[in-house]
Amino acid sequence: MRPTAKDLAEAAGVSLATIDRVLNERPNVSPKAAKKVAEAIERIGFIRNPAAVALARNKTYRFRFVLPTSGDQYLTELIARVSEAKDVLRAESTEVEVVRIPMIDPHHVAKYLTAIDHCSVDGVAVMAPESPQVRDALVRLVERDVKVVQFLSGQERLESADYVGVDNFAAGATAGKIAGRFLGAQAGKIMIVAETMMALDSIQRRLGFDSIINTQFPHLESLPSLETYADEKRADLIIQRTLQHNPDTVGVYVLSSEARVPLTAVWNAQGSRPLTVVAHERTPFSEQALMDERIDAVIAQDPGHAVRSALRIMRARSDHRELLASQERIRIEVLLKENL
Amino acid sequence: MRPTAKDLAEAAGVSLATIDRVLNERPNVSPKAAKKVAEAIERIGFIRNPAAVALARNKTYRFRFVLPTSGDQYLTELIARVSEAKDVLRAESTEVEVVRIPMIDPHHVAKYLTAIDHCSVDGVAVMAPESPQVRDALVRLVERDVKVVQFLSGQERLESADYVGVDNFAAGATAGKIAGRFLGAQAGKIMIVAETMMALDSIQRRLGFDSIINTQFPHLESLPSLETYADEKRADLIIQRTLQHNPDTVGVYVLSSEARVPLTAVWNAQGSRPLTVVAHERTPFSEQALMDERIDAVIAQDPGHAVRSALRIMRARSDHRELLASQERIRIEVLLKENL
DNA sequence: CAAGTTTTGAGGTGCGCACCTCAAATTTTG
DNA sequence: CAAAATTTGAGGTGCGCACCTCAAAACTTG
Repeated sequence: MRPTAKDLAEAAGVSLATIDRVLNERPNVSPKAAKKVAEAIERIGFIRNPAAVALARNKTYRFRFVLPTSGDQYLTELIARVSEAKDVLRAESTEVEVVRIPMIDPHHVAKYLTAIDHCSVDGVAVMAPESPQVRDALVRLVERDVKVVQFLSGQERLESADYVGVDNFAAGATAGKIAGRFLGAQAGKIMIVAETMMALDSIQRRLGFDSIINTQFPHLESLPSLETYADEKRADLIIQRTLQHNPDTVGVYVLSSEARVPLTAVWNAQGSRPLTVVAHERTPFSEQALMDERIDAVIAQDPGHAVRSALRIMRARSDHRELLASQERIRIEVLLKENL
Repeated sequence: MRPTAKDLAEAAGVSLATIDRVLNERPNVSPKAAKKVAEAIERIGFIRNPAAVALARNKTYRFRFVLPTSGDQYLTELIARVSEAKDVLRAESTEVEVVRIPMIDPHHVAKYLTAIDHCSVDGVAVMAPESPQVRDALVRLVERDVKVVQFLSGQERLESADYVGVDNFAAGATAGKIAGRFLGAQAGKIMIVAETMMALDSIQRRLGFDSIINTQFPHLESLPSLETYADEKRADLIIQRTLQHNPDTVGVYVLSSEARVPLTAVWNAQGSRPLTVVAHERTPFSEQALMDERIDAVIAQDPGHAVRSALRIMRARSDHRELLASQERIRIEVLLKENL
């Protein structure tokens, strides 16, 4: 039979009340008693019954995803995955909500985050671009004992918060390797398109991409990054112009999570030239384009996994539990038509 | 406040005892009462508290992984992942054990499986090659109400059991696509090596691989499958002979989970010819070889994910719970040096 | 309609722990 | 050494449900 707290009290030679004080880190425990309990825990192999803990605490966990208002298919997918998790977690007294706020103005984001307190929310997963104000706001959130997860976003990583997402330099390097190897002996230029190069993740992907192209594929050349600002007309214009000026373009790399606008522009402008195309993130658009062989490879991070991981992390932090690190690492996936 | 069973009883106009009978599918419930309860559940949004259920049931779950005695690094990795999960699950009254049995003799495997009963084990995850005896034994296990998971193995899929693992045809196709695209314009032959072609997964991978090579890369030719039987000397011999007879070999595809023996043989025999190499599964060996650029790509399925998925499935089946299908699909991963 | 069968309700117990109170024992301090 | 502060123990309650018993009520059958 598995030892209970009562057994532990007996083994440690203290009362149940003291066991309770030790296990729940309550005040007024002498070092001597704490040591006796710790030893007894080791000796009899005591493990708290999580079900009993959850039942007795009878606590409701409240977690919040803070996502941008802007965004296309990838964001939609993310929100769908959150809804899915919400249904599952309802059984476990865990409320999950999504709040979308405009990320253009860092002050506004910071203000929103600052208004959150420990009473209304246990944990927040934030997807916001890098800015000192937002970073400060996150640090202050942590100080107010709200569990913070930096979620799939191009911010400086905080020490005091968890990060969920891939290493974007490595993701860019992976894209570079795929593009380079798929192009084989073909020489020429690679067009690089992003929504904006303000985001840290775009910068890191670009750096990773270039690091591979420059060292391993010297016959290829990455063009300067084009920025669409998620504007279709602007995308059409600058992409068409770039393709005209660079008739020796052999490939396209879309840095952003949303590839629909830039790639539609590319296909409008490309004429009949076959280009090797690498993009990021699995969306209905990129999936279809892979099937149609208009995209050669997609570098992706599983949004479902990311959402569940963020929730597991916030939950574990709330309970002061350890978590299985290997389960929380988000993989850089390479998607082809064949392994969708 | 979240509704409890008591609230449900009130809402349905029945007693707690009847609620209990309905929720736990006990006998002696009139259709009328069952309907009243079902409606009330919908109406007030009742959800059983899993923590309370677990506590009240106070059940210990016993799951078993049945793995081959033979095997190299991938099997070691799998077992390590099981141990990891074991530690985590101990808190949740779940015992996990690994049993390794020789898979050469299907009768022996079947006999072992037949000896398992519902009293000693709640669920079994079996990694065994295809054979009618084993299949029968699995079916009978299911009939005895043991939850069965077909685990990463080349068996015919049972309807009555769950399967954890990738679609091996698609995995082979992915390998084919990567090999074909990485070879680019190069023409020549691809050597294909397996431990044995008796296993269904090897056959399916081969079919998937060929389907891509034959249709999309007509300048490449897959050689007949070599079988090493996990024997180093035999591997050295047949691989050397094949490379001599086929001086126009440009690539190697290792079908099996364990690539160490065949690839060591290839590198012993290859001279200075640079070959494009695609293998399966991430192991210390394949990881190092990717880093050293002696393997170009590895097609993998995450063993940690597979183990956790099998455990989640067995647990959910034991509790008659639904599970989140999207979380249980094992991805066909493409590993390069850059996204390790 | 009586005897049998099925269905229902009332009530209790226990799962393992968190959280609370209050008094007693022990240690610290002036 | 007395007063104050700290530490400890005993005991209780409740979390939401499973599982059990027994009697009462509601149906079914001949």
